[in-house]
This record gives sequence, structure tokens and C-alpha cells, in this order.
Amino acid sequence: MGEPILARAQGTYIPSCNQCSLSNICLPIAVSHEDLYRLEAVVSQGKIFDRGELVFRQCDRFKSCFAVQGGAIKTYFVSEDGEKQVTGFYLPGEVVALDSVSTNHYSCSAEALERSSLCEIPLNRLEELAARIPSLQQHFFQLMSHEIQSGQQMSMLLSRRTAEERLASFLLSLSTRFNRRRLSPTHFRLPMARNDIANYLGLAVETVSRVLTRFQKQELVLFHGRNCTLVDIDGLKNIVHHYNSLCE
Amino acid sequence: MGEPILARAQGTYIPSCNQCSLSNICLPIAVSHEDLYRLEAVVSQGKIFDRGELVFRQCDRFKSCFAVQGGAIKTYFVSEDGEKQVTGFYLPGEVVALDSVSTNHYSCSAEALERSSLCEIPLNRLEELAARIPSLQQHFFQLMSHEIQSGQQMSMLLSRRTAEERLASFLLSLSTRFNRRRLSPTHFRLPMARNDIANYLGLAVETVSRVLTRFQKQELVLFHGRNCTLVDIDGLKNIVHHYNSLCE
DNA sequence: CGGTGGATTGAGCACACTCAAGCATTGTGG
DNA sequence: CCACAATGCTTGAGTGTGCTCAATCCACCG
Repeated sequence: MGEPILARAQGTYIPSCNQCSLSNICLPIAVSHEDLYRLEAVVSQGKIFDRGELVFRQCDRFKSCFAVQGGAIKTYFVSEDGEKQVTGFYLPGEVVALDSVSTNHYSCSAEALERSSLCEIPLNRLEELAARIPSLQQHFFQLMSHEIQSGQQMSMLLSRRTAEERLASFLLSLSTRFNRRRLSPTHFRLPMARNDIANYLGLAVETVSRVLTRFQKQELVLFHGRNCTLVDIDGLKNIVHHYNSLCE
Repeated sequence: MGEPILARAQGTYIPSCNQCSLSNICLPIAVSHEDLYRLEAVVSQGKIFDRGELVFRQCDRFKSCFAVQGGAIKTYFVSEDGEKQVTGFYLPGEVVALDSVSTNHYSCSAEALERSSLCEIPLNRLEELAARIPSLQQHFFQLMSHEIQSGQQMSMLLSRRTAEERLASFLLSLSTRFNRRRLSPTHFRLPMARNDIANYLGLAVETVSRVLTRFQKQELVLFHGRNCTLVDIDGLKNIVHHYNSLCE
């Protein structure tokens, strides 16, 4: 169904899952080459969203999940009293809206943090396909399970860790994820505002700012606005040493 | 393979999913009667665990999820530095270990808080079955998705809510879940210790204690040890009024 | 009985929040 | 290209919620 939208994420046109540079970290990882064309028939490739544009809105009727192809997405929900809670940041190769599968509406809104390219995955059709391709079903189970686990790590972070520990592990998480994307793990641009980081980590913006400048004075990191250089990764890991759970 | 274990949860022997009083809130909800026998062939019914016994251990090889038939389970993981984090409480009809599907080991330990009866669901065989029974696959997706959503609500609770708000919503959550089980929503026995509650909610035990006695003085609840009576549910809801997300 | 683990209560302190002001960066219109 | 607004970010001062440490109380059980 590749209605040929001008998909110019990262400057290159990506027409199919087959040729997508993310194929090893997105859905197709679990799919044999023979099955890829079936998947491509289901997924709408490379829809473009400008900075600030909403991919979907909390309470919209749920229809599809979205895989990030390029750019970055943040998700957030608004509670009854109007308070906003940022629930996640999604980088290329990651899948948005897994939390909404259980309901018939989106439980959060998704907003492009920069010009982004997304692949739409209609859930109905994916379910059909997953029933026929065992590895795809399994992969989807694993994606969701992994998101549950991250949520638990997040709870740990929010309830037991100091501001420094939260920010250190946040930066290291970004580093890891950029690295998996074959981008530099030590030099990257933060796609989100300090405000979003603060909200996500359960801190005040002021605290985020203070901690990051402290990190800078300790020569752990270097910031120029949103450009971030991790100078002393081990130093950061030292701060978080609690964080990762056991199992070798 | 219903090896006839002496399954005496709540004093009655429950031999099959078919006759299980939880069939409407556990897995079978989504399964037609013709498919039930196939599910029963996969699920091991009513294994008994005594108070304090571990159902599985963090880092054990992952094999199965477990549905609670009777009793109560807590899950927790231990981080590198030996700190414990309680990640959830599971009541009858709820499924444990969905977070471990993505790895080949359990990412947390599960412990019986009282004498409990569990049904073992081997994931391999469930996946096979799910591929053949669309509604089962869908139900499992929904279970996992719902767990992701709860995790997000939990993050909100941990990062933005006061001790009072956390405890009020904790009590209301228990109330709702007991109610779904057809038990009294206003009078129940807490299966877990104050310590577990504190850990789960990211508070110190002392704080939990103080807040609960405050609630008692305000005549919102009544405690005799672990026996809990919710006196003024609306009062409690008033305290949490933030909590639930939008969407009518 | 005394012993043990869980629960409660009190006093003091600290981390991160709030409020407030100032600074930097980006974008827009003249 | 500069002026200005708007927004995002930083820094400072003071406060409060919930933590820590410590003692006491209570229930259950050998």
C-alpha cells in the first residue's frame, strides 16, 4: 500500500521495510524474507510529521501503532485536573502506542519533537498477520513485554533514585539507543526540551538544569544547548550503579 | 495437563478453566466453549503455594506465566546494589510474569503473600494456541497492553502525587479489584505488609503508617491490623481526583 | 513468660520544589 | 540586518514533604 509519500527522513527516501535501515531493530527482525512483502502490504511507510504535529491524540479512536523511522516522538497524557505527564520518548526503530492496544482509544497523545517519519501499523491487520507468522506474533509479545519491564525500571527510578541518578541513567539510555541506531553514543542532539525531560523524570525543570550544570562542572558531560557530549560515560555509570537489575 | 493436584484455593477444588469462577476475568474470557478444552490442555490448573513460597525467582529460566486462581502474589526485583523493588500485587484473575516474555529469564521474583493457587501457562504452547485462536491472541495483547498502561499510571503516581494521594488510590485500586472478583469492595483483608505497600508506592513504612492513621482520624477508613474497611469511598476519591486519565 | 517481627509515633534533617528574577536563543517583522 | 518578542534555560533564596534514625508498642508464638 506504499502510497508514495515523499518520505525524506534523514534525507533518504525509504520505500519498504525490506530496504529500511532499521529492519533489524523494528518489526521485520522476526520476519523471514518471504514474509516481508506481506508485512509491507500492511504497513504504511514513511508518513511525515512536522515538529509539534500530533501523530494521534489521547481519546482518538485507536487504530494503529506507529514505528519511528526517523526523528523523535514524545508521548504524554493529560489527567483530569489538566496535569500533563510525559510517558516516553521514541527514537527510530521503536514502536509507539503499544499501551493503547487494550482499549479502543489512545491512552496518550504522541507528538513529533522534530520532523519525523513514521510507519503506520494498523492493529487489526497486524493481528491477522501475526497469527500466520509465529515469529511476528512472538516479536510483538516481546516488544510489549519489554515495555512493561521498562515501565518497572522507570518506577524504580522515580521512587528510589535521586535527581542525579535519574538524569545520569536518562542520558545513558539515550546513548545506548542512539548507538543501536549506529549513531554516536557520545555525541548527539537531545530532541526534547528540558521541560519534557523534567516532566518525564518526575523533576522540576530547575532541578534538571541544576543537575546538568553540576554534571558539566564534574566534566561528565558537555552541553551546548541541546547538543550533548558524554565525556565520562563510566562516571555516569558510576552514578547509576544501582539501576540495572541483576541476572549476570 | 490437569495432573490432579489438591487444588484447595478458597476451600473448593477447581478442576478446569471451564468451571473456574474466574473464567470471565482470566484468559478464557476471550475463548469460545469449543476452544476451552484446548486451553485446558495447555494450562496446569491450581498449583498450590504456601505463604512466603516463591513461584519463580528472578533470573530463573523463563517458561510460563501464571494466572492467580486464589490468594495473592507479590512480584519484586532486586537491583545490583541489593535494593528491593516491589513491582506489583496480583489478585485472583490476574496474570503474573507478562514482563518476562521478552527475555529468557524472569525479570522479577514472585512470592505468595498467603496460601495461593496458581495456574501455569507455558508460553510456548500458549503462543501456538494464540496463533490458532484469534481472540486468545487478542486477549493476550490486551493483557500486556493494559499492564503497560498501569505502569504509566504508576509513574504518574510516583512522580507527581503526594503520599496521601498514592495511598488513597492504592486502596481504591484494591477495592475495585476485589469488587470485580465479587468480593466486598469496602471490607477486605490486605494480603501484604505495610512494608510491601511502602516499597511499592515509593514511600517509607513510617509514612504509610502515618498517612493511614490520618485517614482513620478523618474517618475515611478503618483498620484492625490488616483488616481494612473503606468507610468513605467518595472521600478517598476526592483525594485522588487527579489520578484517572481523561476520555469520558 | 520473654522473644521476634511488624506497626506506630516522634524529632530533626535534607533533597528537591516553588517562587522569582535574569539570561540565552530562536524566530519574526520592519 | 537589527529590534523585539517569545520561549526556553539558568541561577538564587526560602520552604515543605517525606526520609532517617530511634524508641516504643503490639500481636503472635514458641
